[in-house]
Amino acid sequence: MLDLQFIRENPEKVKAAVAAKKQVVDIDRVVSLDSERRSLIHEVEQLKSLRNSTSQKIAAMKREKKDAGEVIAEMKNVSDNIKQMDGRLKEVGEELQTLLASIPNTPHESTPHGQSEEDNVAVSEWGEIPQFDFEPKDHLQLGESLGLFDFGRGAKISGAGFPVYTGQGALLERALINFMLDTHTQKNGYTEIFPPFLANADSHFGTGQLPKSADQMYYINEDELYCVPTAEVPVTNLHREEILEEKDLPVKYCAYTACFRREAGSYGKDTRGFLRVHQFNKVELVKIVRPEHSYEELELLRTNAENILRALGLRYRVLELCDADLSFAAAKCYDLEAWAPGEKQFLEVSSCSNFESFQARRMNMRFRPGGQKTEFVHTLNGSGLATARIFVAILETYQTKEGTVRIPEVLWPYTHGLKEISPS
RNA sequence: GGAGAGGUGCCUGAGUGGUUGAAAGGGGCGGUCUCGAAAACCGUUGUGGUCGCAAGGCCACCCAGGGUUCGAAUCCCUGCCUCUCCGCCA
Repeated sequence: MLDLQFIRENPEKVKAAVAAKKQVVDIDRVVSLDSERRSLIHEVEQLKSLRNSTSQKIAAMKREKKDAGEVIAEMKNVSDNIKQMDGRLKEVGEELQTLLASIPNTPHESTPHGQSEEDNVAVSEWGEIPQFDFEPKDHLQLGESLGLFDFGRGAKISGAGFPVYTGQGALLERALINFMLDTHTQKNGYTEIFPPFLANADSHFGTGQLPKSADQMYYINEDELYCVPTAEVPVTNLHREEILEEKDLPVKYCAYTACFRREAGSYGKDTRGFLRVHQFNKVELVKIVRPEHSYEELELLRTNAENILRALGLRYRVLELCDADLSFAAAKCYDLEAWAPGEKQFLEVSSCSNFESFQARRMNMRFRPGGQKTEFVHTLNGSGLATARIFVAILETYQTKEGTVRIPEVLWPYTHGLKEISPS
């Protein structure tokens, strides 16, 4: 959500920002609704003021046993008018809110301008390109021969895109999750959260998934709950409608959740194996910070995520998303992409974003700088990391000529000393 | 799932439909006293909208949304949440 006053004073800037994100919102309509709303408020509040003062007179007359019948009849008219105007005001307010909620966040000035994901800017690259003296297999071939997962049975149980991890595959997945959580809590100062995996509409509105991405989420009609597409939703909403203590900032949380995505409309694109599935695991980092620190916090967040890739010894690159590829709620975003030698492509394993006050406004999350007037906080989040694709990168990077997979050393404490996965 | 009780300010807790934005106590903040502290005493202490250069005015908010009424924290309806009991259950 953008600040209405900012829109009122800078309609052209907002229009440019909306266009840069390839979205369409009628900003002129927002401005005119805003002005209509304010004049209605002015009018109806004058009537309410009259009603309040007259009500007191009526009370006084009754106390003095005078007849107030005439005044009451008059006030009945005033009240009817108020009711009518309140109705109109509500309509205008709702249309304004709906439009306001559909305006994407404004890209930060440092965000590169572009037309599509083609224009994302490569920031850095880390790690050696893995070399093989044999033709590397892809993760599906490896996983199948090693018995690490079972897509066929997953499809039987749930449907396509619901993988089942089996045996050492399940162990490796769990090891990854635990390694990441431990790293972020023990070394990077994040507090672990284990949130609900189902969240309500208000929560999804708060972080910006609703209303725009409703068709991308699993929805449970009977209980009006959505399966979370990312831990960002429940974790950021921990402090929805709250005024945070200044001394508690920055708030740093990490959380594991399964993530559920319908991926409607994306059939045929990156659908092989784990590349795009309906349910995957992710450890998410969430920060709630003072506005003036959010961009340095973004760099720190990105470093925290990058260090997981480094510890795992995976080659990766960092992209700075251009405005056209930026998500609805983000002002700036880095993507981390791990190299998958079998797939011969980079896989997005993390998105680190600064939402500035966009989410905070939607969920009314504030703090009180210097004990003075409340101010919206800035929120950030980043995957640290998404395991499904990391799993792919590990299998493909650490495969051997013999068809086994070496496990990165940092995971050994989590695999009960298992250092290599071989056919069982 | 069934039966009951309840949701008031930072907290506890009053509140007969008509100067109640809300008693009282606690807490916080400021001050007096003190070498300092405690105690005591005095003062102060919500959020948002709207108009205004400002001072300030006005409006709204006692879980949320509707309704009744000239007037609602107070009456009615719906929803949400909390607690107690029963049932079911990992």
